[in-house]
Parts: sequence; structure tokens; C-alpha cells
Amino acid sequence: MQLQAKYVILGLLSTRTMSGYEIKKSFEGDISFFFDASYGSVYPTLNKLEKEGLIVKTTIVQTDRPNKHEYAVTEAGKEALSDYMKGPLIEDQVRSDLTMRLYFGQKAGESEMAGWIRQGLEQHRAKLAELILLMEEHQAHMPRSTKLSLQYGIDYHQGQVNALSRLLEQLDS
Amino acid sequence: MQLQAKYVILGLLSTRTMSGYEIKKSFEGDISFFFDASYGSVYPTLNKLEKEGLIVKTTIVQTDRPNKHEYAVTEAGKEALSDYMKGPLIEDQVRSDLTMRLYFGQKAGESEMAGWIRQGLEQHRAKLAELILLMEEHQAHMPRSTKLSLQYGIDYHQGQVNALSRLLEQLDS
DNA sequence: TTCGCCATGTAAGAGGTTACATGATTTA
DNA sequence: TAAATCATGTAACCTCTTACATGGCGAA
Repeated sequence: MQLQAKYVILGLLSTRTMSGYEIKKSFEGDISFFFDASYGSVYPTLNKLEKEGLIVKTTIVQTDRPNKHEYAVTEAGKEALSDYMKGPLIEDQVRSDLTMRLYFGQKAGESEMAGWIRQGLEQHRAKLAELILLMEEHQAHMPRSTKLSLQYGIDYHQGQVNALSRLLEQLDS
Repeated sequence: MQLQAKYVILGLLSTRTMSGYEIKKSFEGDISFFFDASYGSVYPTLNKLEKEGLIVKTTIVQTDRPNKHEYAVTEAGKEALSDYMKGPLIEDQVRSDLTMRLYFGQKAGESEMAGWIRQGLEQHRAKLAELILLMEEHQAHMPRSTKLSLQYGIDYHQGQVNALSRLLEQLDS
């Protein structure tokens, strides 16, 4: 059992109407610390949700850019999300190539390991900076729960940065 | 692109021979902080790797328990793993139902949110205790890289516990 | 005597990725 | 003028999960 795109999309649309493109941007940005999926997952899922009557589509004609489809949650959609929230909590899932390489990497040289760690550090630092910016910019008009969650994301990436920094120091010593 | 069972299994078998059952136990235990997969993934993957000549099977006949198949990496397998390690590092993937619920959970009551956080706390505390025990027990005969990685896992879970504790405090205030 | 552990495996299907197709506008 | 952004979508494929099937031994 794992967290599905379906419910994350329903969650996003419960905060405001969005297009598939915007949803994917959200996956890459403000939500990236707990979910991501590709366009090939986003668009088919939106169509499926629409057929199930959980969301409705409005086409917005734009002259300067491609038309877009804005989706909004229906009452049935809200109920589906709330039912999901009443169900059992799914355990966090992590897949980390970096950690695997460190775990099995005694044959790889220490300089290679240091390289991987530095790459990981950069990735987590970038995400951290992004989330902090988001927090500062939108702090005023964010529900409390969202702020808590964002704080959690910031703590997560900060924790990773700290852990990886410590690893680098230990490697050098 | 995501970290596949194939390479994690190859990695595990590069440290010692193992059966499918033992591999799954490892997924749930010492490796759970960076990978997990079901039996339905483990056994077919082992068969596939064998057909590709990357691992070899030895059947061990046991009278008191079911027979088991012990797998060992071949030279070709070692090379495949090392080739993989030379390839580009895959970014960490996280899917967290807990975080999603917090993010979208302004409609859920605060007591519900607190409940989810407590469940998450318990899960991370349990994993943390497990990894610390592992570290203490096997410290002496672990390669340095494995120790570093385990330390990383401990730091990860400790970080989660800290972050979640802070969230709980903020909820109560 | 029931439950958990040991131990392997398969079939069906869900859920996802990758790569492709299209194309105008804006920014560097 | 090249690259990034906006914007949607599909088809083929891959990986993994779920549920099922089987069965003996040891502990509570």
C-alpha cells in the first residue's frame, strides 16, 4: 500500500482549482518533500477522476498561450478525500540511491563516496532554500496545517543536510 | 527513474550469500530506511538475475524446515553492480501519507492531526531503536561504509522524531 | 491448539515512467 | 537564435503490489 497520485491531486484541488500543468509544478515545488509523479501520471489521473465525478473540468481559452483545463473538486470528491483521511495511515516510503551506494560502497573509493554525498547535499540544500522562500513568501495566507507541514519539510531537508555534512566530516577524518 | 530492487539485491548479495526470505527480512530491518519491497518482487527478481547470469543458486536441503535457495553474486554480477554505481546518482524519493494529511488537513480536527503525528512518531521511534541496536550489536564486524550508512539512517529517523515532536508541541500550544 | 516463523512461488492487475508528438510565446 | 516556459496528451512498457497457494515446526 502506498500513497497514490489520486489522493494527492484531490488534496491539491481541495485548496484551489488547478490545471494539470500547475499540479505537476506543485509536485516539483512546494510538495516535492512528500510526493512527486510525472505528467504521464497526472493527466490520466485527472481524466479518471473526472469520469468518476470527483472533479469537474472547465476549459479556459487563452490567446497568448495554450488553452488550459482547470479542475475543481466536487462534493463527491471532497467526500472521497475525507473518507481516505479516515482510513489507516500509510507508512512513509523512502527510496534512496545515495544511501544504498554508501551502504554497499566499501569497494568504491572514498573520493567517489564523497562525490555522491556532495551531490546529495546540493540537492537537499536547494530544496531547503526553496521551501524556506515559500514559507517566507506565503506565510500570511496559508492555513495553519499547511504551515506545519511546510515546517516539517524544512526540518526534513535540514536534517538531511546536517546528516550528510557529518558524514563528509567523518570521511575526511 | 527510481532505485530498483534488482540493484539493492545485487548489493546485499555482494556482502554475503542470502536466500529470498533473508533478503526480505533485510528489507524490513537493517535496510528499511532506504528500501523495501514485497516477496512478490523479491522472488521474481532473483529468478531474473539468475537467468541473466548475475547470481547463482545453491539449494540447501533442510530437514526441520523448508529447503532454501542461497544465492551468490557472480563476477558478471559484481561488474553489473559496479557499472550501476558508476552511473548517475538517482534523487531520493519520498512518499509520505502523514505529511500529505498534515498539508491538506485543515478540515480534519487538530485531535485527528495529533493522532497521525503520534502514529508517525511511534513508527520512527521503533525504527530508530532497531537501528541503534543493530549498530551496537554489529559495530565490530561492519565495513566502515556500512557503518556510515547506518549512522545516516539513525540520523534520519532521529530527525523525523525531533521534527514530529516539535509539531506536536506547536499543535498543543 | 493456535499462532508465528520459516520458506517459496505465481497470476492478475494497479500504478507508474519514458518517450514521443505538438507548438506558440517569452526570455536570455 | 537558442532555450525555457506554458500546456496537453498518448502508447508502450516496466516494476511492483496484492492475493493466493502450500505446509511443517516450535512456542505459548
